[in-house]
Amino acid sequence: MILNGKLELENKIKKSLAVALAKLASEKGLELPADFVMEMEVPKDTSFGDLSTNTAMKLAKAFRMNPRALAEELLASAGDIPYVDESSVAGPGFINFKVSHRFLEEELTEILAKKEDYGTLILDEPKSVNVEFVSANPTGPLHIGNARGGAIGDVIANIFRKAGWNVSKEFYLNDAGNQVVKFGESLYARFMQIDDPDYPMPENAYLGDDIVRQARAFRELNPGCEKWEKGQLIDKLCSWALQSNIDNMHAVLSRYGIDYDLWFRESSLHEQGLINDAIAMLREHDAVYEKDGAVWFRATDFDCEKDEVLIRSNGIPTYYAADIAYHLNKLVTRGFDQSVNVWGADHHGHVHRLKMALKACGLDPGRLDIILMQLVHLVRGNESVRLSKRRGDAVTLDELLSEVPVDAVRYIFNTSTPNSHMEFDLDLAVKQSNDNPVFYVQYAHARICSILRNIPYTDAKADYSLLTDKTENALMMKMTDFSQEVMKALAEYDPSKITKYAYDLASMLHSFYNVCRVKNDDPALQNARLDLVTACGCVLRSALKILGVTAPNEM
RNA sequence: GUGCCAGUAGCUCAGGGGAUAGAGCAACGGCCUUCUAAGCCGUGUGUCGGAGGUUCGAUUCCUCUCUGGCGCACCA
Repeated sequence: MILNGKLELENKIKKSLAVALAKLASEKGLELPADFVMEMEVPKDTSFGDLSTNTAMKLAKAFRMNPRALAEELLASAGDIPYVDESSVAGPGFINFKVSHRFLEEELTEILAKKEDYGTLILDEPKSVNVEFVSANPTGPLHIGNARGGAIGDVIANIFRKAGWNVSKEFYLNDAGNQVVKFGESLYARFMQIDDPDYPMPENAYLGDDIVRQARAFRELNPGCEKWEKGQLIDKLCSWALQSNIDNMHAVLSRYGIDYDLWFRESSLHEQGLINDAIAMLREHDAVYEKDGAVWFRATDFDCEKDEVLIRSNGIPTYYAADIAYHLNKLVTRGFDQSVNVWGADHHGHVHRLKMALKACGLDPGRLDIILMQLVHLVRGNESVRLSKRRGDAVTLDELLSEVPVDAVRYIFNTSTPNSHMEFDLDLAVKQSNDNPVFYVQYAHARICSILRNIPYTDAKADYSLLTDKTENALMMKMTDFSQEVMKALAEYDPSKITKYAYDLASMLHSFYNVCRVKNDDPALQNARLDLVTACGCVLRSALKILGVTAPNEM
């Protein structure tokens, strides 16, 4: 893997220390603890230095020394460390490093050369990932609850791409099964109610207005259809309404900045017999049995609480069976190295048993990762808003986007980790969309563009050694963090790392702007600062691109 | 009953064994004859839900407990 930025620097420093440590250990006839991993971090108070390690404190016991003394010996043994100007022992035994300005100068050159590709990781062996998200039932419009999953999933996919993976974004359409039957019955009832207002709704019907509208629209589009035979009418009505919902989901997601590589239909699994194939595969591994007329998966053999039905006694496969077939299709047939799904936390019970079904088929369950996202608690002022598609009282994504700018919505949903519960106040979102932090970040970018419009480069050679103000150093240092933040966001499946990074970088640009003027009597300094803001613009654009947020040239 | 997620400033949230616990919003005071003031600089705020334990050191890890959200169907 090709690293760049501070990640690489940290590895260099760690390497120097590791050599020194090994030397020290052998001199003393000691062995390092097997589980020891050297850590490098940025000190909370940067006046201590640019980087810091707790190595001496961690190893004090093994070396039977006090941490500070060990730290001193370690530094003495390490001698000169590349790109480190000063190293010192502080506090209880931290070793602090001051990074040389040359590192920042070289990185600045690197950013200008690579532009938006700076921070992109290149894997030794290219790997592919399938990121599946939203995957809402096509029985109605997308609502705000789906918006969080959309924002998270899209950004996770972009993070994978930045981290060097081949990425495919996918939407799984549940266009089969019980809820589609209910959907059809609800449509039929609404259709019948056009002539007979007393026609009863089925149990657990979909009660949204959209169903009423669709029934009426279908009748207008198909003159004479009220005379069709009931089964045929429900079929046509249902598939027409499903397709219209799917088209609408396409449209609103596209408006939301999400374009999928594939919309995968659950019905295709049934049509192509893939569910039977999946069950056959489980059967080959002796993980299936029959009881009470149903086909069961021996889930209890795989650390699950109970066995699971794959095919009901009425012959219809369960959602679970279809999901197993779907994931075998991703990992075996299509051969993705990794499958990552964003699910609402209400599905968490399904995670383990799906992984175990894959394990039962002989696959490594680690190839499937599920990001569980806590559900959005939607409020309007003090009032709780329900998100039930069945009840039809959800606020749609379309409505949300007509009130709050796309950039603001995507940013908001990526400011906290998927794991945290989130309260989304509609009134507040509309009212506060003006002081949404996204504008702060975008403003930094617009500001850079404005500077570059107004101040021309001169012929003088830029002299980066003149970029010595602490705001300049902080800005450069932050830019070198980019690839590391991408890796952290990936490792933790946490897009909020990227929003926070973009915000911090913007903040440093603003601070720099207020302290240092780009326009300067010294042309070597002016050109250096032009390069600095150009580079910052590149990194900001890359970060915003990952977030799927626009980087405006002016505001 | 049992499993998962969370509880940090007035509000929304970061941090996740280490050096004085951080941002934004809200409040107050400064900074535009000079590259965008949607900005910058400064001021205040905390029983890190509670109780034990492990450790040189716990807001962070472990156990218990309280509160809130969500699961535990031949629904999806």
